[in-house]
Amino acid sequence: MLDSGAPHPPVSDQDMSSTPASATDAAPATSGAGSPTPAFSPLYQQIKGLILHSLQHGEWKPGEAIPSEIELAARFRVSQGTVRKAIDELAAENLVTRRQGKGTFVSTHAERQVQYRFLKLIPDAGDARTEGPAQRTILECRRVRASADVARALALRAGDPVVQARRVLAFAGVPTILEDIWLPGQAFRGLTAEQMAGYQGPTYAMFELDFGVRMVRAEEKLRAVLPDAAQAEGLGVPPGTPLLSVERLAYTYNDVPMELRRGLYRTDTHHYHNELS
Amino acid sequence: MLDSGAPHPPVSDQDMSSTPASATDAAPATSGAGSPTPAFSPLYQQIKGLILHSLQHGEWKPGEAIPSEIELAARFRVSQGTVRKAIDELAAENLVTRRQGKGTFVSTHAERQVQYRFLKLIPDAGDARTEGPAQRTILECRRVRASADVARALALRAGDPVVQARRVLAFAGVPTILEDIWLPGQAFRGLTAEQMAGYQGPTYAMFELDFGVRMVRAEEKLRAVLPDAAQAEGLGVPPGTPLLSVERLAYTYNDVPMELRRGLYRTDTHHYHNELS
DNA sequence: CAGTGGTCTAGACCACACT
DNA sequence: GTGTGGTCTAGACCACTGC
Repeated sequence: MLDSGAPHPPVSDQDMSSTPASATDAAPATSGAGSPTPAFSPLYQQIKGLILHSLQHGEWKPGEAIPSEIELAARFRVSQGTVRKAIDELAAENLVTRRQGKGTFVSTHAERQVQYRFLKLIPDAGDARTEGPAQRTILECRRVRASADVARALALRAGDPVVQARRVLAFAGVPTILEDIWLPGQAFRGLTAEQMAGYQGPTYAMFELDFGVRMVRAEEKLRAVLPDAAQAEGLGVPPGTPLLSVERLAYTYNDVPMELRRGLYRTDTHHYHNELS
Repeated sequence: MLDSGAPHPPVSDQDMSSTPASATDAAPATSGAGSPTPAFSPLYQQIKGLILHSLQHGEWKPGEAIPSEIELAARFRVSQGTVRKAIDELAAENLVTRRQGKGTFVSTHAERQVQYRFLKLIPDAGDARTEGPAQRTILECRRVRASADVARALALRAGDPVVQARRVLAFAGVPTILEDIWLPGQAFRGLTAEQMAGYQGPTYAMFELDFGVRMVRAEEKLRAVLPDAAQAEGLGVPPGTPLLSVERLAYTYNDVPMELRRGLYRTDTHHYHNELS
């Protein structure tokens, strides 16, 4: 549907003024099935949508190169500049990574560079790299039925199967993060505690490899809280120690929520870092 | 210095290949005074630098329109496309705002739209707009000498004069934020408590108007803490209530730090919201 | 060396906002 | 209508990577 036969006219250049534009069918996707607003959509946005479609249908896997700009321009019958602008936006959204001289690559959480793309907790002294990777302890991993609030967050129905995991992350031997993770049971059928513990590298990279689920963006809600007795024990802190509560909703393509996390962060040795602009 | 006589050659188009490039003086700013790396700098980056220079020297004031792309292209002797790319980056950094059909405007904190650009605290229920603007209570505003840590943050020397203010922000009548603000005494000479209390709208807008200081970006460090007795009283919460500690360093152009804030946020009715990608 | 992304130009036309 | 930013094209050349 999206391949050879490009869904838009080859853009009869130059003399557009004389032809009354392609008011025929197969309009450039700008008509939203009789939507009230004409909703003008630039060509490069449509191209972006087509690339996105290929991305989410796995035409290219994480870490792989997508076709060159020239190839894509030929496939979609548009100029290289238009493809470039489409890819520019995808790159700005971190869906794709450009590397001069080499190509454009599907983003992945398995890259060396930034170990934990979504983790904003930084050690007060030193660097995230100096303290090395986190030590994971899986306390629990089982299939349960979604509670009302978990279901709402993940766009499921209460009672639907979900995978729930609880774990502790330690840095330099110090337990620092205690978190619960909920995943849709459908997409994560067969996830085991061993899998969560055994994989080297970011958990999100394991999700990509083993389940084909790519987390693309996330939203977090932060609060200061006091832990209950069990939580304090899990982190090895005295009860009464204030902790940073971080609720994260992570999304795949098309804003589909695929993971809910509720974490408690120690902030006596680390802090949550954020950039505003 | 930056005006009529553009500091780069008019780009002798097409036949660049024959001429061995302008190896003369007045090089296109790409030579960093004998830097080890040739450090190639694209033209649009240089244009961006020139526009930035005009911006920080007040050639155009916040809220005003900068010259049109065509005008700037003529001034700098480059194509409109090159100016466009320069402005694109400035817009991406929120230094400038594009409005189709109208022009490109210098960003300001005084705009209607987003009341508090840097404040990420959101009411749990409803919208930031539903609860209206914050009620400010200035507890203190005086000139003091910078302590060691304040001086380090603001790139001053310990003992240098700074303005220190303490205030409470209330939403819907409920005190929610207690914060201390430190500003370089130099740039904020004459700032009074009345001024901080009386101005309608964001404090950063007042900084622009009255002191010509434009905050362009900021970094925050978040922690969960317990307030001391005075702090708890200031917010009207029981002692032992965990609070979100937010330390913010705000910068003007060129990464010059101009404000340090240490805030305590109540997170029982609000939460700190963050987007990751 | 060829191939890739990155820069730059020049020109045409479109969508939007004023007047 | 005029002027602004926004889109699209076509072609040339540059910088980087790897064969």
